Amino acid sequence: MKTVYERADIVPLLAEIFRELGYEGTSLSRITERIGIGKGSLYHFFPGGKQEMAGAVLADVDGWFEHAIYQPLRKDDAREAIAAMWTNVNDYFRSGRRICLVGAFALDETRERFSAEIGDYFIRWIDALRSALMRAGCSEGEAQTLAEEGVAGIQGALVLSRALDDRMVFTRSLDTLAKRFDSVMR
Amino acid sequence: MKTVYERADIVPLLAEIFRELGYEGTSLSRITERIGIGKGSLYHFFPGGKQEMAGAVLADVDGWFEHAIYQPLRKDDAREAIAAMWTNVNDYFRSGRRICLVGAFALDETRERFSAEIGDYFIRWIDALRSALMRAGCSEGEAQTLAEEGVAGIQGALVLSRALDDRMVFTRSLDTLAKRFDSVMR
DNA sequence: CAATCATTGTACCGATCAGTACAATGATAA
DNA sequence: TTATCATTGTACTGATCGGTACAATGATTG
Repeated sequence: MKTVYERADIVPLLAEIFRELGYEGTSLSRITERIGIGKGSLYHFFPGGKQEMAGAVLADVDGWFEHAIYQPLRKDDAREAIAAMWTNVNDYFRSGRRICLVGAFALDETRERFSAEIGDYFIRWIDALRSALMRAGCSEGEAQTLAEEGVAGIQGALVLSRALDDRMVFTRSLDTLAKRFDSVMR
Repeated sequence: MKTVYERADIVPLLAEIFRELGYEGTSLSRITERIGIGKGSLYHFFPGGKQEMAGAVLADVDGWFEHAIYQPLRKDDAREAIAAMWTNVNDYFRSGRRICLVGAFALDETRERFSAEIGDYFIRWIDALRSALMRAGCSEGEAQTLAEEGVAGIQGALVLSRALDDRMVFTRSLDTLAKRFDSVMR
């Protein structure tokens, strides 16, 4: 019996494991056990080992945000794109039950391995959000401050809702942030 | 030659290591190497091993916040205590170069080991902040929302400033939060 | 069919993991 | 002094770490 995987099938499964266990906490044995895949397959798709696996996951996450969040913020109707951001972010992070892998990597020494990818992810998020806010009528300084506040607020809401084990905290925080944005944009 | 340590001397050193490396990333060999202490001493003070070390660090952190942040928020002049919170938090987290150990533990499976301590730390922070906000004139609902926003904002600012490797982001975020609090409290 | 090649499971490697055992050291006090 | 006891460094344990080697399998192509 031989189940054939593709690299693209494995990346989302890896993402969930890295999310739950962190980079250091994710061991190859836990990967093989949870995915049901052997080391042979794993190193066939990711010759660079654990580092390449985490890198592929980061690239996948980045790609999702670029397509679903950043591009609409840069190109689409500003108010609609911002409104869509709140709902898409709430869905993506499963109302706070899922964490942000990039944010988690930023907190410990894993940051050193992926500092470029981590920095890029947040820079582009803030820039795209600032672009939308300016098109919605904010001044550049106001937009920059609000964009940082929004992205940081989302990250903090993830920490808080997990710490309190209460998904309502996340949804409520997003709602509060959305109201703040609305009040500034009018 | 024999350098005599006390448990109380070691805890802050352990805290810095757990902060940088995370729970899983902190190995006993890195502890002994960085502190310059042998395993004998380590297990003499912490017979419960790594778990007890991290627990002692969490208790130490919690004690500092209780004394320096929570109690003033509950007892002292509300506006002064909130103002002091921003400056003390900025100092404690070294303008974002230091992370919040409790927040970091909340993000990965380490949460399962210390869920009670982690939840307690944030619950008490939010409660103390809400108490101060209500004494400063906020309604209960307004105070609860703002307290959650403040604590989450601090955690998010830590993630963001580390991700961007820019300490100005942290100081600026605290400043923005402080201004928001001021505008609501008037 | 034969040949090729991607994919797989498993056995194995040296290094490091958390934790234990214990004798040596040094301070304290009778 | 001697006895006691906290503190220490070091050697060791079995388990697990990330990574490699490689033969077996199955699909594809000639």
